Amino acid sequence: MTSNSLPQRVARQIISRIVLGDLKPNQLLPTEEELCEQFGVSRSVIREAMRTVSGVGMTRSHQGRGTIVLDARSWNEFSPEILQVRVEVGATGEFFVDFIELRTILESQAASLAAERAEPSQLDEMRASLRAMEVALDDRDSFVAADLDFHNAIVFAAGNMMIVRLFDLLQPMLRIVRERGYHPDIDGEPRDRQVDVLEHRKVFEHIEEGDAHGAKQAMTEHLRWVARREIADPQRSVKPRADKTARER
Amino acid sequence: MTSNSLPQRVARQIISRIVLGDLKPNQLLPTEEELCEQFGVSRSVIREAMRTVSGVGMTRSHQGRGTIVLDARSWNEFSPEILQVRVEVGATGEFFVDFIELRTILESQAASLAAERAEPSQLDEMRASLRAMEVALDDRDSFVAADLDFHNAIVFAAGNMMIVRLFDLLQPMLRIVRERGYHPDIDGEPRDRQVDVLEHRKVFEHIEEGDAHGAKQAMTEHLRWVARREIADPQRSVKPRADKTARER
DNA sequence: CTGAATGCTATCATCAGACAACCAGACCAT
DNA sequence: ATGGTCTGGTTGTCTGATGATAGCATTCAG
Repeated sequence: MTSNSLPQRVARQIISRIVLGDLKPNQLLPTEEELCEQFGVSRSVIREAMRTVSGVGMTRSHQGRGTIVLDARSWNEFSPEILQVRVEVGATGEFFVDFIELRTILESQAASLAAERAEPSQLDEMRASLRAMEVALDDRDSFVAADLDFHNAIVFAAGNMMIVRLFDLLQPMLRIVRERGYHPDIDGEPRDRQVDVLEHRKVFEHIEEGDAHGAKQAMTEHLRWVARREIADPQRSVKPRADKTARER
Repeated sequence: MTSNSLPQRVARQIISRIVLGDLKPNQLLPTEEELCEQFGVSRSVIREAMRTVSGVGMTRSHQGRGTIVLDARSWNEFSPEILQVRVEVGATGEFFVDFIELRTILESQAASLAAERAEPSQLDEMRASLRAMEVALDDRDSFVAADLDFHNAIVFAAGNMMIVRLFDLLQPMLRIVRERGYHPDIDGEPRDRQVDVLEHRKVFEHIEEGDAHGAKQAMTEHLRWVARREIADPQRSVKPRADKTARER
């Protein structure tokens, strides 16, 4: 888990530097040769690492000129490489708020679609996950796993592979948020788990009845509660007007 | 456009082979040396290419054993590398249907949020794009560009950077679908563009008035129309029940 | 004959060095 | 001044070699 291949580790370090702003957009990276010295590896390793870094859209190399850091807009923020670094070192509160908002959009709609499209076997899966949650009320890890399974089953039952793929992409983030939360000290009470199960059950019942609107509503409610629990900063969870400079493109 | 770096091109070819099922999951790739011969390049090029391929989750290499193709579930379908190949060679009808469904979910919700959060300057951007569309009724390329700008402005005004990022990821697909469509012979009539502008204007007016629900509704309507136009296969645009084997994980 | 230790071979991982292609800026000739 | 040329630096690609590891065949003690 900790030790991937050498180029992989080097790539992570370089990505970290860029994410942390140690290397800023439009700035030239050190020469490949310099990087070799800095990391104590050969040039092939540096080149493979850079292939990863440029693969997530963070840099572009030009023969004869060097390698520059690209603008953050062109980074692929959903690549596991960047995600991992962000979660480890650079995740701000806004990151989590945005994340849960996106989740709500996707999952509430997925619940709605699932109500319309779910196959019996998929309903069975949801039932099984629910039961697993109830059984695991005292076992945090199993509970979280069953929880994730339930959400996954819903998304899958929505019958849109692209959404499933997208949700898979968010999975690492999901896991981290679920495990640590933004304020890790808050969650984890068995009493919360009771509520959790109840809310899941409500979502499931709507899906089972084919009540699209109700399912969507219930999922939205549930995630609102999740947001309160995981973020635990009421002022932030109601998102204020964005205060950003106009978008140029 | 056609000529990226050598490893990049090799990577695309290998990815194509995998996407097309020429190389199946759990199957061993040819040796690095064999790949060298096949593509007529040196081993460093192959290795850098493979770094890209494994970077999108399609393969995993094991020292002493070889490199195997991973199950499609672990591919990062939203990476530009795979997306490009898919759009070029492997895009099925279902792909487009799923795509437009995802778009509808994201954009209708984005329109709703934009109605609540859009800054005056962001409304100005939308206005500008609308005007640009009207001016470019006879210039297909400019029209499409302005169209995309409008949609981007809305997503941006929703004030959730993660959604913006996600939408950026979908951009290449958007462009391709817009340019070629699934049935490229259908769209492109200036009359259609008139309707297009009208629908965009309707969405905008709701956003301008801060009418979240209306904006969402209007965007959904608009995309329903887009779906009809681009996919042009009424039977498919109403998605039937999924007929897939249960999900194992 | 059985089974475990041993060595062999294929394969990826990494290193080291070289040359080619290309760019930017300095320099020079007209 | 303008344009061409040279030069040093950087990435792109090739080549050959060594290390590490897994799988398989061989060998040999019991």
